[in-house]
This record gives sequence, structure tokens and C-alpha cells, in this order.
Amino acid sequence: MSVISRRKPFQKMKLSDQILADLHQWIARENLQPGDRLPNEKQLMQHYGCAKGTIREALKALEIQGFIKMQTGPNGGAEIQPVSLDRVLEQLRAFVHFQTITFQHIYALRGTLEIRLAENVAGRLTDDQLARLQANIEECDRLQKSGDYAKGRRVEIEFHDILTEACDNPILTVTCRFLNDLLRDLVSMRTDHYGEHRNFGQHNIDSHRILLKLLREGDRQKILAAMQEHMCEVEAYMLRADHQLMGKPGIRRAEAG
Amino acid sequence: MSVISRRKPFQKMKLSDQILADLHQWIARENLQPGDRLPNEKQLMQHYGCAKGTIREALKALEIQGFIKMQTGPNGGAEIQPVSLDRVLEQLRAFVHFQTITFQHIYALRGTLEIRLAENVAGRLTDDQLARLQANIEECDRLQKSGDYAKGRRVEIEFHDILTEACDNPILTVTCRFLNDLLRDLVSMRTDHYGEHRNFGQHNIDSHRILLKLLREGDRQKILAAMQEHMCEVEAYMLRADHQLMGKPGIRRAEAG
DNA sequence: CTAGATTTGTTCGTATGTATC
DNA sequence: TGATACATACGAACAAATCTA
Repeated sequence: MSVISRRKPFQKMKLSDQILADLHQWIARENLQPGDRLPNEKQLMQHYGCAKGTIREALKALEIQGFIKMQTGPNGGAEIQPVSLDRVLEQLRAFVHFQTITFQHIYALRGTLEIRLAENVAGRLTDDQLARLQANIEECDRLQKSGDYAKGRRVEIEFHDILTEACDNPILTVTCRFLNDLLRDLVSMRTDHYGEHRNFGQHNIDSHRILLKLLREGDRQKILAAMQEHMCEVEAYMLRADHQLMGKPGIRRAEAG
Repeated sequence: MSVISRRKPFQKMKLSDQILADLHQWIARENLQPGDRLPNEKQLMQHYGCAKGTIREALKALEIQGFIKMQTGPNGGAEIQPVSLDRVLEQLRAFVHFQTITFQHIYALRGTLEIRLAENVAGRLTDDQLARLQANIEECDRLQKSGDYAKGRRVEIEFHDILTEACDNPILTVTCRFLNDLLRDLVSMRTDHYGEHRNFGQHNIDSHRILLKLLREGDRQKILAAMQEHMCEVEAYMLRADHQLMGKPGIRRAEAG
């Protein structure tokens, strides 16, 4: 017999969605942790009194939401896993897909949050992270000298992605990564002149070099000041681009046809 | 014949996931807008050369991600819809479900972002929104006088939710709403003494009254100053709670057994 | 390395419910 | 009211992956 009431109040809801909601409650109530398993498909079919396809739709939903990972074979089935950062970032991208985003929108948050990020990671970067920051700067330098400014724009944002790895505040991490992703999408639409591109690229390389030096030394105050200055300069440059793109929607152009 | 290559590179991926990825590309490439329709199940079955169940799993995934809405009947099928704010917030909640969150984590962002929010909505609130802010304060006042401080904590956060409705920056909106949701989850775990609860509630009511008055008048500078002061006070109160909860995980307690 | 057991992944056929005309 | 078109759901079967003996 089904645990889920098929009576009036939910009669219009799809059965798989009712099961999904019930599984959500189950996970929360039992406080399931990564590594725990859900019952297998056969047991769930019996428990909810429905067909395999229906159960699979509910499990598929949980899988898409990132709560579980499916495995075949003996001892397979649905295993609880933590919702990954990447999955959340994908969902956030999907959200802004239908929004109009400008550099101004991004920097209303980014200007201050990157400073909070610098404050958070100051003195806590691992040797590996510092080495990758160094490598990132060198790659930007190569791209700068080869004249591939467009790719330079995208790679230099990874500098800030690396910083988020050392952040111990999950909320700050996901927000900064989100803003970086938005920035990457938006800079790819820019139509700057070569000269402006080159100046900006060199400026960023210099700023990142200073930041890395200070991050190695670990002086919190100097790090904050440097990041603040970096953000101010970058913001000013970016906002000039909003005028270029003005009239055209932000992240995705809605060109008819 | 299937459009999707079943050869080596993707051979290990589930068929329904390949179709999901292909539909994602389709939506992005054709730049589909809300109201546009995807082909019906039969056409998709023919196009991808697979069975109903597989198509349904892929469509279910798109539905969960919020890209489409399914409809029965003639002219039914999958219709594109914008990814809703609520769905993104749900996904963000799912993410932090497996993270340890403290008030300190939240206020590293909230202290500044709520000020940006106030800056954004200053002078742009509708009469309806102002009326609901007023009603919210009055409800908090009732709860305060009746001694239901726990519920007062939750309702007073809605004051800030209403502010986000007037925000024209989608990124700021989703971030502030996210922080408000986290706050609601976290304050429900507090174990304050009655006296402290009462003082804090009265303080918030007073602050919100001042904010509403200034929002009605529309003086940007005064609004910013008032919100800044409000956030400082609230943060100081909230951080005291981190010590109470210290040792215990943040959003969800991981009590063994 | 092979063989069998276990569990998910996929298919087909059919029936039912629901919205539109 | 009935006919049509579509999603929703069921059930049985087979295919593929993975673990264990």
C-alpha cells in the first residue's frame, strides 16, 4: 500500500513529485549523511506501491539536485552525497540565463565581497595554492605577450577562483565563484579596442603580482588594501563596458529569429 | 537513428543524461525564450531513437532544473519557462544542508549586502510594498507583545525579503534572499534567554520603523546610514549566538543515531 | 580470469487521465 | 457531448554494469 495519500489535496500533483517530496523529508528527518544509502528501486516500488518508472523519475530528480549518486551492480543503488559547489553554480547560471545582467550588477557585490574573500584567506593559503596563483599569473603574462587578450580576460579570473579554494566560509565561496562565472560570460561579449585590452591586461597582471607577494608575506592589512585598490580599478574599467553593451541584454542576447 | 553518438567518449554516460545535455545545448543554441515549446515526447523518441522512459527522465531533469513546465492535453508538452528564484533558493539550501554555517559566515556578506540593497531600492518602493513593510512591522509588534519571540525572529526577516522585491539587480536579489533563508534556519536553533530575546525584538521593531520612515521620505544618505547602523547592531547580537552554538554544527545538527 | 548474482538502465506494449476542440 | 492529442502510469522483459566467489 502506498504511503503517499492519493486523495484530494495532492491529487493534481504528479506521483513522482510526491515521492520526491517524501524522500526529501526522509533525508532531512533521518539526517542522512554522505555515504548513507537509500533503499533500492525494488524496495521503493513496494513502499510507495508504484511502478519502476515512477520511482526512477523521483530518483532522477534527486540525482539532478545533487543529493544522490546512482550506481549499478551489487551494493549499488542511490547513495547520499553532498550537493557539490559545481552543481549549485550551474543552477545559478541557469537562473541568470533568463535575466539581464550588466557589469554594474556584478560589481555592486563583487567590489566588497572580493575584499571579504581576501580577508578570509589571508595567511591561510597552502603552498600548492600559492604555486598555482604564480602559474596563473605567468600564463596570463604569456597570453598578454602573445596578444591573445580575450583569453587573457578569462584566465585572469581564475586567479580569484583559486583564492576561493582557501575560503572557509561556504557562503562567501559560492557567491564569489558565482560572480566570477558571470564575469567570464560577460567579458566574452566585450568588443574593446586592442589598446584598451592590452592596458587592462597588463594592469591586472601587475596587480595580481602585488597581491601574490602580499599573500605570501601574510600582512592582513596590506592584503586588504591591495585588493580594495584592485577592485576599484577593475570596476572602473568594467563599467565602461556597460555603455558599450547598453541596449543589448546582458548575459544572453535575445536576438529574434 | 540517434542524433547522439553512442561511441567511445560518451559510452559510459547514461543515455538520459546525454539527451539532457543535448537539450541544454538545443535551448542555448536556439536561444529559446519562455513560452517556446520543445517537441513532444513522441517526436523526441524518434529524434533520439530511444524509448519513452528515457525521454521522460531527461525531461524530468529539465523540469527539476526549472527550465520547462510539463502540460497534458492537446498542445501540451514541455514549455520553456524562466528558472524561478524560488527554485534557485531551494538548490542553495540543499547545498548548505551539508555545510556547517554560522552567523559569522552569514554576516561576512550580509552586513554589506543589505546596505547595497537599501541603496538599490531607495526611492523605488511601490505603495503596495511600503504598505506590506508597515504591516510586517505591526505583526512583529503584535508577536512582541504576545511574547512569541521565536516567531518574531522569523517574521522580522520578511521585512528584508520585501525589500528584495523592489531590487532591480537579480544577483543582489538572489544573494540577499539566500542569506535571509539561512538566517531563518539558524535563528530557529537559538536558545536565548527571554530577556535577551525581548530586547532584541523591540530593537528590531524600532529600527524597522525608522527605516520605513526614511524609505518613505526617500533620502538616500539617511537610508544608507540607518541600514548600516541596523546591520551593525544585528550582527553584534547574532555573533553572540555563535558562541552558544559553538561546537555544534551550523544549519543542520549532525546528531549521531 | 571466468561465472554467476545483484542492481540499475532501457525498451516495449498498454491503459488511464486530462485538457482542447 | 464526443473525439483527439498528449502526458502520466503500469508491468514485464531484457541489457549493461559491477561485485564476489
